[in-house]
Amino acid sequence: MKIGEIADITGCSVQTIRFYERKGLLAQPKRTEGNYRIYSKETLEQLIFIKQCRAHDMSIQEISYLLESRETPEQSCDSVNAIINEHIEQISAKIEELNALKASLNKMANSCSANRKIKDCGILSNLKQANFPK
Amino acid sequence: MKIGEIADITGCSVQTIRFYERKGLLAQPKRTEGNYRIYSKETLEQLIFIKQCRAHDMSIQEISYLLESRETPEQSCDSVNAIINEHIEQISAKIEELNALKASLNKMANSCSANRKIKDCGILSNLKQANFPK
DNA sequence: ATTTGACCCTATACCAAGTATAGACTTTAT
DNA sequence: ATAAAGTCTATACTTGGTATAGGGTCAAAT
Repeated sequence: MKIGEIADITGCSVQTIRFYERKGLLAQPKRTEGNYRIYSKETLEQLIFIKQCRAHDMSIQEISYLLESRETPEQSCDSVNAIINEHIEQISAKIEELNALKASLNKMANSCSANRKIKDCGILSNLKQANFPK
Repeated sequence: MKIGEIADITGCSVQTIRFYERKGLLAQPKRTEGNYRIYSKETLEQLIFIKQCRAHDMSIQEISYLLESRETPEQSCDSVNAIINEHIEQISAKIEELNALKASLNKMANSCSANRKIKDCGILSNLKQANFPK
């Protein structure tokens, strides 16, 4: 398969696939005589794996580690579980952060009614206030 | 005030302040004879405003717009309200997305119990599955 | 008077995770 | 034979900064 084909199948762009190669997530593929990359079914499956990981917002480093661990199938998968759990923690923290942000923004939005002038805007006056922790 | 002072007061780094200047959020300040930036109380307040906006995850473009609108104090603040409401929408959407991600990751985590081998890992087997929309 | 240290200056490179472009080459279709 | 589509490499750009190199300035201590 050529790069455009696996791009179509996976929904990754051609550039993204070459980018993953540069980042070491995909091995250097064989080339045709005309220097075109040719991919095996295995590489396609690996790209699908990568896409799934990215869809779950894992970093390239995290994905690298997961791909690496697949090469030692007899070892314990505890470290895989650990990565996922840590990742869930990160996402939970981000959700908390965004909820707090949203609450603060909603409060601001409520502090300004329609038909006000810029100089009387409740939102802008809120944003002027320094609230440094300490 | 010199740049280090307003950095200390606001908690922005010196580089970040120069970065905001390059991006047009802060005007080019006066300089001393030795070419040091000197800031007024007004600029300090503007930097505090910017910091508040960034703390609410607004983009530099959004902040630019808010700063601009402050220059026409007699005009309606409808557009300011619109920016904030749109921003709240963006954050809400992100929260939704992360909640869905978290649910999917938790499901994966539950699919793998302790003491398994890599080749039997429930998480890795989940990640192999392509689920393309269409 | 000089030297040390803290601060400041510009310019440039780097980060993540791609995206976009230019300019050339290869393959496919007409 | 030629045009269109696909591919190649290399490079620049995105966001919101951070880090570094290599220099200049300023105040205090020696």
